[in-house]
This record gives sequence, C-alpha cells and structure tokens, in this order.
Amino acid sequence: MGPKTYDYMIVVESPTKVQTLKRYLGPSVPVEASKGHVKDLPKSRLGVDLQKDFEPEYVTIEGKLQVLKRLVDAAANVKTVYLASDPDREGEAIAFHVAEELQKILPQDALKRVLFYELTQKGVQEGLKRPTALNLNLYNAHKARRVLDRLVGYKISPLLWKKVRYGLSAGRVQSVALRLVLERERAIRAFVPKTWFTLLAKLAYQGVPFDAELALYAGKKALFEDEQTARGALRALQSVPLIVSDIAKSERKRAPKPPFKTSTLQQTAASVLGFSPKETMLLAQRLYEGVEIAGFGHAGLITYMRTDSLRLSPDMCHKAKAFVKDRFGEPFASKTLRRYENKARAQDAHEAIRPTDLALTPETLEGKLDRRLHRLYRLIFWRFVASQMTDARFEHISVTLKAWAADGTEAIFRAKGETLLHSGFLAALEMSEPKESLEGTLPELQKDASLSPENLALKEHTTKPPARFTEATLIKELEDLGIGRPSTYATIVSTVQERRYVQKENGQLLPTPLGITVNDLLVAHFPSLLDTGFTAKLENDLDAIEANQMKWQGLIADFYSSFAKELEKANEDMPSIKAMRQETGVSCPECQALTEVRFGKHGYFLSCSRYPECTFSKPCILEPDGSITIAENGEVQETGRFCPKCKSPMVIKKGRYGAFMACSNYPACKETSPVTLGIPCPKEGCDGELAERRSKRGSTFYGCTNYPKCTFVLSKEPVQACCTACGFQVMVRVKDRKGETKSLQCPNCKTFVELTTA
DNA sequence: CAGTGAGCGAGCTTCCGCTTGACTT
Repeated sequence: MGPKTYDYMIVVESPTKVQTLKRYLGPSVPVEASKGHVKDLPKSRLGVDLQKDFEPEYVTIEGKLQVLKRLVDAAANVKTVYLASDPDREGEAIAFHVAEELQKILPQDALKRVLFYELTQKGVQEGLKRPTALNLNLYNAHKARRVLDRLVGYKISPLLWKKVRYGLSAGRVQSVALRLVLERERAIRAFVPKTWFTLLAKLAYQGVPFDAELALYAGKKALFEDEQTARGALRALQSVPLIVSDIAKSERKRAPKPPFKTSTLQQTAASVLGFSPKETMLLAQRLYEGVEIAGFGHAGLITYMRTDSLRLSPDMCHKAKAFVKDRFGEPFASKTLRRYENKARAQDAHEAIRPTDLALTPETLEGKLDRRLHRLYRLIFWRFVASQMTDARFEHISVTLKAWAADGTEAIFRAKGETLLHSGFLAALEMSEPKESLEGTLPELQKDASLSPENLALKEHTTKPPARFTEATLIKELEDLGIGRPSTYATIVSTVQERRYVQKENGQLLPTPLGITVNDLLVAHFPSLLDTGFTAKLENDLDAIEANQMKWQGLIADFYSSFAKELEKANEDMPSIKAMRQETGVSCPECQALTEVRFGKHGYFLSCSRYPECTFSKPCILEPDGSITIAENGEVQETGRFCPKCKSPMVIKKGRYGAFMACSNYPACKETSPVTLGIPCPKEGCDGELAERRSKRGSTFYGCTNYPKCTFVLSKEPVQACCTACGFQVMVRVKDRKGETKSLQCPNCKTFVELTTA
C-alpha cells in the first residue's frame, strides 16, 4: 500500500453537512456524503429468503453506484474512515452498507463509527473524540423493520391486484393512514348533533360592557337541553337585578411552545401560512441547504428539517438569551435554559429545527429571500427565540353575580375576564404567529354592586361533528400513534392520494369508493396489522433487538407465522371485487334481463347480466358505511328555475367538478349553469347572480354568473347582508379555527361585523 | 380562481425509510 495522503476522512449522509464539516475542520479532512441509503432490497423481487431465516438480499440502489465509487476512491487515500451517518437505526444501516464496500480496500480496523448529535463545532469535536465500533444490534433492528415492511407490502399488494385492481398497494403505514381517514368519515356520518341552551346577560359597569353566563339555577347546572325550560328561566329572570357576590382573582401562567420538529412545523405552516406539508418540506430543504443572500454570501439558515427531536444546542440557547435581553429586555429572557421533553419514541438523531444564526433576523432578510421562504423562516426563527423566553402571565378574574327570580329561585351568574400582566414569550411568538384570543376584560367591579342587565337572552349551542383530517392533522395523528417518520410524513399523505384511496377536497381528506373497498377488505383479513397499535408494538420489539434482548429473526418468524396464515386464508376467502357480480333483482331497462352490480375503473356500476350482448350500464354510489345504492334518475334535485333556452325545469346534477345545474330536457337540450346562491351580484350595473364554483386546483370560490362579462369573485362564502359601514350589498362569512362563523366581513371596505343570534 | 352529462368488463404493478439531483421534452 502506498503512503496515505490524509489521516482520516468522514462520511455523512447529507451533502449540506459536508459543507458545514469542511468549515469546521478545514481543507485537511476529506468529507463525503452517502446521500441517504446506498443499499436496499431489490425493487422487482421479494428479496427476503423465507427458507433461510428471512435473510435479506441487499443490493446497491440504482444510481448509487457512482456515490459508492466516489467513497471508495476517496477512502484509498486515508488511514481511517469515520462513518458519521445519523446516530439512529437507519443511519447505522447506512454505516454498515458503506463499510461493506470500503472493507474491500481497507483493513477492518480502519473503519470507525462516530456519532454527531448536533452539527455544531462542539458537537463534531465531541463525536470525533469517541470513535466506536459499528453497532450490530442497531443494524439488526433496521433489518427487522425493513424485512417486515417488505413482507407486508410485497405480499398484500399482489393480493389486491388479484382481488380488486392492478397497481394497488398496501403497507404497514399507508394502510393505517387510509383507515384513519375512513373511520373519521364514518364518525362524521354517524354523528348526531345535540343542542342545548344557556342564558347570557349583557351587562355594563361604568361604561364598560361585559357578559355574564347563568351558571346555576335553583342549585343545578344551567345547561338546558330543552328550549321550553330555558325560556321559563329566561322569563323568570327577566329584568331582575344581578348582585356582585364574589370577585376571585388568580394569576395564571403559560409556558412557551417548544421549538419546531418536522411534524409541528408542517402543522403550523399549514394553519398559519396555508402551506401543504410537501411544500413546507421543499422550502425547509432550501433554507437548510442555504441561500445566496446579497451582502451575506451563502448561508445555511436552519438546522436539519427532518427531525423528531426537541433538543437544542445549549450554546445556541445562551445566544438566544442574549438576543432576547438585547431585543426585548432583561425581564423577557428565561432565567434558566429551557429544555423540552422529547416524545418517548423519538430517535433523537438531530436537534430541533432552529435558525443557525440569530444575526440573520427575519427583518434583515426582508426582501432578500423569496416571499414564501421568508415566511417559513420567520416562523422557525421566532418560535425558537420564544422557546427561551419567560412565561406569559395573566390575571384571571371570575366574578359571581346572584339574582333571584320572581318566585324566589336563586340564580348564579358568572363573568370571566383576563388581563395580560407580562407578555413574556408571546412578545416574540406574535411576530410570526397569530395572537390567541383572551377572555375579555372586566370593569373594576365592587362587591354588592347591583347591576341591571341591558339584555338577557338565550344562547343556543350545538355539538359539532369531528373535523375531517387535513394533510397536516393526519400527520399529527400518525405521529401520535408512532406511525411513520419525519422523512416520510409528507409522502404518506401523497401515497394514499396517488393510489386514489383518498381525495383532497378544499383541503380536507375524504375516502374514495376504492379506498373504502380496499380498507374494508384489509381490516377484515389482516386485523392485527391494521390495528393502530401495531407499529407501537413493533417499536417495542425493535427496542429489544437494539438492546440485544431479542433476535431479529425471532421477531420476523413470530410475525410471519401468523401473517402467512392470514395471507393464505385471505387468498382463499377474500371476495374478488374484480369478478364480483352481485345480483340486484332489478331488470335491465333495455332488454329486461336481470342486472348486477360490478366493479370497474370508476367504482361500482350497474351492468346488464347479458354483457357484452347488452351494454346497458349505470353508476352506483358506495357510501362510506359500505352500502351500495343505484344512482336514481328521479333523485335529481329540483331548483325552481327554468332553462333559458327551452323553458324546461333546471335540476342539480353531480359532475366531475361537483354540483352544477342542467336542463332536465337533456340530452335534447344541453344547457348548463353553475349552482346559484340566490344572491344578486353586488357589482354596479350587473344583473348576474353569485354562484359556487370550483377552480382547477379544487378550491371553492364564488363568482358572478355573468362571467366572463362580469369578473366579480369572492374567496369566502357570501351572505346577503348590507354592510353597515359602506353600504355594500354582500358580506362574506369569516370562519374561525373550528369552522364556526362568528363574524361577517365586508369584501369592499373590510369592516368586520360580529354575528349575533337574535 | 371559470370545464361539467362517458362508460367502465385486459392490464405485471407493490413496501418504508434514508437522501438528492437531472437520461430529456
């Protein structure tokens, strides 16, 4: 062997880390990137030897041959190679696979494993100080995970091709994601809303208005399920005075939110900025890789964005404290370093997501970054700064007021108020995230003061069904169940949509007929695998393998013995939806033979049993509960409008893009129009009407029927109401986080009007 | 921010988890 040019080289996963390490270590240390995994099971075969203890067959990933060649070439010039892939299960597998190749040209003891827990100067030094051997237990846990996922995916998917349709897929993660979406839909359908009533008194003291709610009536909780009883109490308490009997003040604290990890960044970017998880990750990747900034050069703006850890570099927290003192003042900086608890399951290979340099404030970068990039950076920056600040403190006031009805019944009202004593972390958080609403402020009341309500009214409450999942809330649910990883969250929600199991409508996830069909087959035949707790149990076993308390082959053998039986049984018993011919008892309108329900490319349809001699067909509808109904012609909805061409009644039909109005004389008359709302277009001189429309991207908006002559549009649902400020003829609904309409806004002058129920 | 109404009945596909460029139109 010739003389070695370098003492050691380092192999990491990400090319961006290569740049950072070169900055820390100088030009005398070669650093190379594996760019993720370099070996995997083959794509076109099972790659698991069922006869030989499930031995996996790892092959070089397509396109990674060049990467490996580069690593081998670089390693030829060094004495020692430090394998510094991420310090977790998958990172260990990468280290093993790279080592396999480098062993061909280097002696065994030239390969060492190092662990970097934070990519700071200190973190790298610490790691390099303690090189270790490769950890076979971690690699075995990876193997178990990989083999199990392969068996599940590559055994069940072909079953679906045989029974339902080619190209379908199933997996430990995606199939549970689908199940969650469908079960939420079923819960929504099964939901029965409940109404109840409370009594609300509008009061004022020294010119300050406030509300008090009836809490107790005749010693019982004043939640009236029945409107008549509520009205009885209302009558009895009408125009009686309310006496202040108690004023209780207490101080409440709120601690800052932790810094971001992948899942919470995706959720907050979705709710605050309206970004999809996929877009958030693309933008975050650009922030991580670094951006050319005029006057600053090239700068990586954030730490690694695929992380499940809330850990923060202590050095950086000290810097944050100094930053806070300088920016907001001494009282805002947390006295101690704030640390945040990781979830029990976190693999903790990286830090939380934080800015890399506090000198690069969002203000200094204003106009120097793409707008969307800047907005995401601002979110990350202030969330991190806030995480090292003091608690926010509030004074909470609860006032008890007593009243006596005409018949002597005692009534107890309560009014609640909140005032901010010290904004603490909110001062930073509100630079990038919306303010959270406080309870109103109360006037300075005196005990025994007597107040007469300006108004006493019923307030109607209704229980709301659970909300449909959005991409971001589905990710939260998956994370809570321990399913999926930061690097896969965004792809999971894409996969179930690519397979056409789930559809996104106005940002909400809905199961499709295909999704319902596939899910119900899977749940019926692989109940334990589809259990939301399956992955959690698997993770426990993987922990045991990592601790060398269990053999990976044992785990797989255990799983496979029951899985193989389920597979065999499913192969026999699972109904073939593809070949289904469900008799209906309905006769074919064209040839009188019996019809049957069959499954095709677009879902279920009614077909003549004499196909192909008779080609009669008609769509069927698969409800989320699994029932199939034949689409009835007579079911079309009347509109009370008439076709401008042939004067026949117009009816509502469902098309590709949702509901539309069509002439009932179809196909003789092909007149169509969007569904109108009965609200005239507010544009001056326009005689059109507002109609609900759908854009190409699937979002709903409201436009004028005279389009393209009139291009008036609204993005929110219009209401026929006159603006009290500017006299505009239409207002729009403004929905809060829960989807409830609390106020209206004028689209013309932007004035808000509180929505009150009469 | 702007389209709408058919007709389906084969098909050789697929998993989860790491990470980024790029055979060309």
